[in-house]
Amino acid sequence: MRATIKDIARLAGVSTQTVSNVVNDRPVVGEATRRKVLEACRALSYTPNASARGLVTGSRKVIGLVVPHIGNPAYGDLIATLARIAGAAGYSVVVGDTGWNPEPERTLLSSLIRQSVDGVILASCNDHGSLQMLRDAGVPTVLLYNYFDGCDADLFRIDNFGAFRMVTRHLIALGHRRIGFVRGLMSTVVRTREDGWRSAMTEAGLDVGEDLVSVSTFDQNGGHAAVTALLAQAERPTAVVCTSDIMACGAMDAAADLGLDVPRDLAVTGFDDIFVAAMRRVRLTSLRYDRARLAQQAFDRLLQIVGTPPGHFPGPRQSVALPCELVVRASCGSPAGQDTAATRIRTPKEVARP
Amino acid sequence: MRATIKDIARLAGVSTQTVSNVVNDRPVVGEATRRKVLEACRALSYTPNASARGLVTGSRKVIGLVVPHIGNPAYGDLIATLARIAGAAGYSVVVGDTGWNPEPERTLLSSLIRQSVDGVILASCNDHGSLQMLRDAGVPTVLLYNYFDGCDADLFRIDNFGAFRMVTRHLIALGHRRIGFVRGLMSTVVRTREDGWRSAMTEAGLDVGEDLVSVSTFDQNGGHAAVTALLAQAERPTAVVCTSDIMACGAMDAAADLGLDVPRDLAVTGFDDIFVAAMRRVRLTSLRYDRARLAQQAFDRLLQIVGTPPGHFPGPRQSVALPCELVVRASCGSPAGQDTAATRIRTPKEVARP
DNA sequence: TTGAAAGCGCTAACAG
DNA sequence: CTGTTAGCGCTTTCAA
Repeated sequence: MRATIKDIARLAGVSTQTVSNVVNDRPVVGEATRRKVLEACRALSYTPNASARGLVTGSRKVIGLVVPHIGNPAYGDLIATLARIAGAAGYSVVVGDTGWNPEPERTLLSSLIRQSVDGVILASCNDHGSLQMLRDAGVPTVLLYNYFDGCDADLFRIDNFGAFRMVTRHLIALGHRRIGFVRGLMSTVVRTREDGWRSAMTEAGLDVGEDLVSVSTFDQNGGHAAVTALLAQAERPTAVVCTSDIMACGAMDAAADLGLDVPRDLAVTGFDDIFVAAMRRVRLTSLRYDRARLAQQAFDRLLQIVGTPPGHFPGPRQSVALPCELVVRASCGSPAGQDTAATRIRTPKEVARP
Repeated sequence: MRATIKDIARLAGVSTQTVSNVVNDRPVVGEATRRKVLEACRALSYTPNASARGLVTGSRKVIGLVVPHIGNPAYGDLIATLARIAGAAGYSVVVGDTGWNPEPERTLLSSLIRQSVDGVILASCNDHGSLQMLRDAGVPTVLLYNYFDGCDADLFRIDNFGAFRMVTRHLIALGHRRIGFVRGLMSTVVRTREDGWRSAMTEAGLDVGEDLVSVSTFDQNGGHAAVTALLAQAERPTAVVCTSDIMACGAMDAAADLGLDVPRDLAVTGFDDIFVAAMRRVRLTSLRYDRARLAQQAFDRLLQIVGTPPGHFPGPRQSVALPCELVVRASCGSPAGQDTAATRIRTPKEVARP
């Protein structure tokens, strides 16, 4: 059996309280006693029981992080960053992968609630139900990336509209007239991105018919399927804007499978700027944002809420939309993208409404 | 404040024990009582306190998973799979990213120990110290992928030697004579892979001088740097075997930056068969294995140990080496890799010594 | 500066 | 089938 605080107290000849004080680095213990206790801890290889501590303090020092697809390096990087940040603050991170589906999300959340996590960073939330579950359970929550219409939670996201308007405008400036929009299943984020695409298209007087929008799953296979469908039309688009880099990877493959050259026959753009996009063989034009910063902001805010006693005011609700940078590479056919070095184009600076 | 079992008991007019029985689905409660209790739970949106339960039962229903690099899709997929498997068994997964460094690993492990996780799956262990920490703390542990010489823990790994001998043999059969080996920092796994490469080379009477081995970090940048160094030699290798796909991605970039064509001027192979390898633009020859299976086996064994009362025998130590499949694509210059469909070559079947 | 006592919310063992 | 009692290991009063 594992040693308890009592065992240490007995061995060191002090009370359990003193042991607790030493273990928690409370500066109220004499140096000699302190040394004795530490010695006893080492001898019995004592580890405090997290459940017992959590029971008293009311905090488990664990947060949940729910993402749609861990295998996507964009989310992988996010998890790594968040785990590091949280770790530095003494928190562990429990992860869950929803695969973009609502049912696994509910299952995951109820599991996190059952685990009594201190808070949740929800990066895969597309409807009210999930958020409501957390609220009912009284679990502090912040939303990351994904959200839904009329959601009134703290939110840390990308400027989706601006980003997709920017990339679409760029393609239009390059002379494209039929520009497809490739997206995953509908959500507020996806719709906002589509709005950005549509905004750029209509301001240029271009067609935004439904035949230019292709829907599929949010991974390579989805991108492949969506673009294959798009290219099966009589009047093919000459460019496609994809809602993620991994969809764009599938899109490039789809073009290749049809014997089309990217960018000559089809310009392709992505989103997230994962490492694959920068590969010389790929050279995918993408949209970049500061993932680490977004993660940091979301975590800071979560901690702020977690640290607020119930009934008190945890400060004003935060809603941040981080700007994107257009990283122009060869896949969009821009002259600027032909060099080895990518060209960057920035959006207006960060939008934060308190 | 959150409702407790007592609140429910009072509201439902039963004892706390009955509430506990209902909440834990113990089939010893009358239907009427059961219904009343459930009703009260809903009314007060009751969630059991995991710390309190954990304190009594001695289990937090959490396992730790420590990997070297979450941003690598190979590990991302692993995490997703493991999170799903563990979730189905009622366990949450706390993740940590070591970045291949020993110090973060120690920090992470001590954090997991402090959190009193039920067990740890350690996929980034390269020395005895880390394992010893967990042992001292009495935390059940299984090793995944990475291990060290003379390690006596349960181990679920790849047949590294066979895999790298196989891919090297393949390159030799294609006529290559100078074949470089690109690896991350030294570890037992890396050394075993190098042994596989060396075995194939020496059996063919080929040079295995140190100038053919290039060392760097385990990511794209590392692959780029290592291959750039390799290609700076007077007598350039005509092929490089990389120890991961993301290193191989960097390797391909390095070749491109030097104006070399892959595979004409340099054949490149990777390991893990991540989605990038299959991209038409990339077509990276790689080594594939059943990640999901490895994850399942590791988790099953961990659960077996966790479920064994202290002092009892948790069954024989397991040591599994899963075989790899060579996935031949264009990057190695094999005629078989020129089609769109990849060719697969298998290694001898699974090696398991109990 | 240290010790004693109470109790966090729950489950296990028993008694009814 | 249900209620009572005890106690998990720790922190938090409060006294000494």
